[in-house]
Amino acid sequence: MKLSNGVEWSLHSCVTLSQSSGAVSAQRLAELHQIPPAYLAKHLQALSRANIVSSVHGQIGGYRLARPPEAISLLDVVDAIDGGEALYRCMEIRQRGPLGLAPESCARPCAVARAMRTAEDAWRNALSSTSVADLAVAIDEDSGGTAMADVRRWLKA
Amino acid sequence: MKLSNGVEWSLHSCVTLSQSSGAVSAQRLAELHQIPPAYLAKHLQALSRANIVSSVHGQIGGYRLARPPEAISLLDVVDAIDGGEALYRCMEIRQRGPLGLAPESCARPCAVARAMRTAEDAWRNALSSTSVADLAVAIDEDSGGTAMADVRRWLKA
DNA sequence: GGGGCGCTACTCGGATACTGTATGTCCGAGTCGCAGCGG
DNA sequence: CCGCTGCGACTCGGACATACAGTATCCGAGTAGCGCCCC
Repeated sequence: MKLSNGVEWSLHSCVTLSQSSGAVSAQRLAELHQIPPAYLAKHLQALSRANIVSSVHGQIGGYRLARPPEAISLLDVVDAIDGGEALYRCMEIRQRGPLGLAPESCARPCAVARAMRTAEDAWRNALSSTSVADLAVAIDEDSGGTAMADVRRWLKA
Repeated sequence: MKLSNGVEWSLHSCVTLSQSSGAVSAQRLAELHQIPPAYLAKHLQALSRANIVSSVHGQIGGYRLARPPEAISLLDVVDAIDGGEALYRCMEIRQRGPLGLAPESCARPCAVARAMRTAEDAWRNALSSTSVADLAVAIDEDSGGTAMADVRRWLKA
């Protein structure tokens, strides 16, 4: 089981967008990260549908963040790209077979599903506690404080 | 992104095995849960390779837990079935493109990868805090204390 | 009658097809900027 | 000289192929029990 690469690209793209005042085209974002432009565009569409970025058509069009970067969590992006469905989906096999339970006695989720759900909630909770703004700060600090300035400069060029 | 069904089947199978003193064949486990026998067998092989269950050949052969059920966590099973690889794998796109960093300045993992790793650790930690024995108790309590006894009876028949 | 041997039936194990999701790409719909024209 | 209009170029958006991982299956390898034969 692997998370889509689109998650990584989307997160880096969001960080980049957080440094831009204007709209940035998918073409240009793809150029910055050296990734297939059309495929990145597909993922940006998903972000647009999830109201994480807003798109603007036309010659000077592109994408911009729909909200302040502090208000966009990693969970928002992961759910937008991945569909927001649970990693573990209970097939209710407890209702099948010779010892199968009757559906009316299955009001509560299966104990296995509950445990998996609890773990997944821990994951989602951790994801939602970090924002795109936090990422930008962390990346900038890793570079000694030059990375985000470089991005802003490159965006203007 | 979806976790393999094999995880669900394996967990339920482990709970069943925890109620048996002898070995149980894949055929019989599949019958209990009404799932494809050959496919379940494939997953049981994975559990065997991970030393979660031990297999015994021969006419009265089958599988049994290799350790006490208290010593088998959900994480062990998930890793065995799924391969134990990280959900999020950093492609190091920070090293690419016009603003790409030099490899020597990438000793630490990317900030995005760190955040994703932290969340994943929370997930794995939650998974490792629940054991197969815990599951058996929870399932039994959900049924009012009859489920595990029914399983033991069915296994002997 | 007792012990050893061979057969059979049942098990696991890995190699082999098939299906669905993720990956990657393309062309059409829409919109804004700019140039040209008329007033 | 200023405003309007038409064109062009660039953008996003969804529909279309391809590659890989998950799903499902089968047949071969191995072992334990049982019956048979020999002593």
